[in-house]
Amino acid sequence: MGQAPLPPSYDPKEVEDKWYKIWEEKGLFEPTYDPEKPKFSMVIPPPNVTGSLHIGHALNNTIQDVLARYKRMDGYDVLWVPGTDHAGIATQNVVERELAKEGLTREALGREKFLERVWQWKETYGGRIIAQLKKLGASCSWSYLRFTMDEGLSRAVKEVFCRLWEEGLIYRGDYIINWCPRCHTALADLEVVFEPKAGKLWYLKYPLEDGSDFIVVATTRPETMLGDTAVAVHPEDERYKKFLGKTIRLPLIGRRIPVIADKVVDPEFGTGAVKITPAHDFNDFEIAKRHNLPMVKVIDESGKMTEEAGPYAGLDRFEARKRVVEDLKKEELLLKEEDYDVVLGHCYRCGTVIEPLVSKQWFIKMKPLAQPAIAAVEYGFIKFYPDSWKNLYFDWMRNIRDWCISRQIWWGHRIPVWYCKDCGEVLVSREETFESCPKCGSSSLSVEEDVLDTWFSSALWPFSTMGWPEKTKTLETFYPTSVLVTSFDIIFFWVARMIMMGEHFMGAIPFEKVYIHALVRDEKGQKMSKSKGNVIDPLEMIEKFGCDALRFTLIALAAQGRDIKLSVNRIEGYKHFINKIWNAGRFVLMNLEGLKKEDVENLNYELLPLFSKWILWRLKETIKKVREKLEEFEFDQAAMAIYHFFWDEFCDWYLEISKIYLKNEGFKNSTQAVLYKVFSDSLKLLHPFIPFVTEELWNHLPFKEEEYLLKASYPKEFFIDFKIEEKKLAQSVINIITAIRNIKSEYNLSSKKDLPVVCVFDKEKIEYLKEQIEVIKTLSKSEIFYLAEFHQRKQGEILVIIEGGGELFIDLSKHLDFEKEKNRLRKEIEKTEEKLNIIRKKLENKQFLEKAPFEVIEKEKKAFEELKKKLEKLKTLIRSLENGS
RNA sequence: GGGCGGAUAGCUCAGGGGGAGAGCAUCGGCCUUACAAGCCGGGGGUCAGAGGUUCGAAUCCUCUUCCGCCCA
Repeated sequence: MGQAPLPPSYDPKEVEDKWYKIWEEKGLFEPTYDPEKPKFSMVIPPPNVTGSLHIGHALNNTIQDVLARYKRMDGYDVLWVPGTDHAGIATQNVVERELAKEGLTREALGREKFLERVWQWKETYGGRIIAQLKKLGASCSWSYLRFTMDEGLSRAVKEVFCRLWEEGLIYRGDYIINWCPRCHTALADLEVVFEPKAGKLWYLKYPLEDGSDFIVVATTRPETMLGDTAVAVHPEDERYKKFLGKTIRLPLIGRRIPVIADKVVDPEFGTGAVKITPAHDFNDFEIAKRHNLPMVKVIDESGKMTEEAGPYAGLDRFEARKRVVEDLKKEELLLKEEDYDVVLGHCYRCGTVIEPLVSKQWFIKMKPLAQPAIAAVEYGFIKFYPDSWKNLYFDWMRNIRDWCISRQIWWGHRIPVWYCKDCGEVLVSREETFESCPKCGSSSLSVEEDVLDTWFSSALWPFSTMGWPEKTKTLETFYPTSVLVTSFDIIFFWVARMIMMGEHFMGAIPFEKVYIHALVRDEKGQKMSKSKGNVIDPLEMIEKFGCDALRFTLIALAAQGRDIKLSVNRIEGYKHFINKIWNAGRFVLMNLEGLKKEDVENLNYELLPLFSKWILWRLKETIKKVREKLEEFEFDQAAMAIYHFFWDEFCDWYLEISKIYLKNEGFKNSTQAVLYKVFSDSLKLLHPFIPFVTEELWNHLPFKEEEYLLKASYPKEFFIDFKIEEKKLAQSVINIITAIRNIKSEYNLSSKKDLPVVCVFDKEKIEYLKEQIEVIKTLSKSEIFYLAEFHQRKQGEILVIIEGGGELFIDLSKHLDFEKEKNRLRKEIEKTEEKLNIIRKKLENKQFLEKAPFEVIEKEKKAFEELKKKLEKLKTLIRSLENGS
């Protein structure tokens, strides 16, 4: 045995940074544009530029990296476009918080200076998440790094806006939208998070103008009554028919408002009569449009009451609520209040309660864009994995509403619009500025202040990052991308919008497959969040267990369609696997002395000893399975297949057996070659999952096909003729060894004990088993081993029946404990009888014999016979023990 | 209210009509020259409940209970 070239345990810290730097410097992540190669491309879901790598990013990017590395090794020209998102509101908030520390506000600073600060911030901290992706081992094509506010991408944004405007798909108007009074901006429907909260339902008395009667309305927001412009009831509600057409005098404020009928009013809710506040409620807004009701805005953009609210003007909306309730009480117009759960919308960025407001905003008409995008999935041009997600997609797309794209913040893509102050013309242009109005010649122009929703630029990501609207070689070569890897919570925000924009502007889908992975939760199944303190920080995990351990854990847990419940424990467990690989590597490397490249290349499988053929056969099967599972995005299964092969079959069986073969001069060279082949192929198979330890070990291999494992070819299924008889023989050997180990363990015997064993098999099998005696003896640590066709049990011997035929007589005379042995046998008999009964019932069932397939019946019959024989033998044995022999 | 998914070993989860699986945890024995981050062996489950289809159901169907998510 040679000198150990490696330390006995793997230290990831030294290795990881070293290899990443080399890979990157050598440009191994970059596409080559080699026309001979098939293409594989992905765009990264761009993390927020303010972000820090969390466990969700780690999963998302590990999966992409597995695909990128697998495809690259498998001969594809791979482009994986990385980048970050400018994350309008989030980033603005971060920088505002920084300003606040200096006692500044963005308003005090002014728009231009503020934007300078944001860019400064981006330059300083924006690279953080990129560095963290590198820590994770992500093999992104870094020369393609993009940012959604880059010049090129901004140009794409402007182009898309202008074209949509020219096509009449963008419009501007006064509509009710979700408004965040803290962020001071409109939000899209999707950006509102609904949460139930304990609230109250107030019953208010609204007197008729003539004082003859009153209507009681129920509301959860009494302060909005100041903006009521009608009371509505269901047209068929008998209780209120007499009120229709009458006029109500609104309490506190005295406005005269009509009683109207509309079918959307639910007669079951409250009193069946509802107040209508068109400026502050989505349903009321719709009703108001139908009935031509005026809109009275009583709450402003800061959440304060407006002049329209009369005596309440200037109050905060929640303070106003209290005052309105008090005042109504004083006037005895408050009938009652009861507890009621309300569902409140909150800003997804800051958590403030959303105020629905009527305001002037920009919208995209979604229906025409949605149609082709629905078709693309319906016709299977785009496939979702798992397939079931497409239902969610269809559901949303078929009920899609217009998208509010304007935001009243400063950080983002400025809407390219100017207004003529003289003639009112709206000018939409790709140009930087206008000197004068092209319609009336006026030079008095104002510029649109709003910016676009961040998701507007994200929707263009797959083609804007490749240079669109230019016709670039990148687009030509790599668009559409092959796969999009993302999580289900942004199917609407992002996936659907990319499909729409891709179809519309490229005339082609942006990606062929969408792999939707799970959300990572904590071990209790809760969403990780800083406030709960249950966050598992991937960088901390990398520091503690190594990157490969983290990656393998995430992949092993990434079953389709399930949330991932992650615990630190699991990561530690897989760290052991990484170390196992390291040590198997040590063993292999210590035993390659004298092996030449040709020995591996010219290895003749026919001449190999049984277990060398066996492990090659297992390798072949594993390669097949890993490839299949990777193609189906069943990453967990791919990972588990190779885990079991490597640990249970290669390490636990073959490495141990190879120690015997290596001592045999006749087998030595071929065994070294098999060790080399199996180990190096395993490294290749594993590399996409755990790139660092595999690259490091690869580096220590002599005569490798490629300098870097990253560039080596992914193993392909190969031919090996391993016959059924050989498989059975190998299995028998394994069964014999296990049986002997088992007995030793049950009798608490030291594994070093010399146990004489007689092995009884039929004549044919004995011939083959003879060659395996050395293996059986060594692995089961039985010193004396006889093979026989028949054996009369001697006193002190116990019988073990081997599954698949064969019996072992193990001499325990020095250690035999009659009671223990009888117990063992009784248990065995009980188990056997149970099994036998189940099969007997089946075989006695005529229907079964008539209808079950032939193979099943044969199998059962065979099992029945075997079990019967086994039972007889066990019973004979226990009788003789009871007789004291 | 509508929809989707889930319930399998102590924990976390695979499996998906024909002998209940893995990892971790646990228990017992081993410091066997690759690895104690290891090796060898064991125990542990009416596959949520009820009904149905079937020769045969953990697996397919229906209902119930509980849990999670999405939409309104």
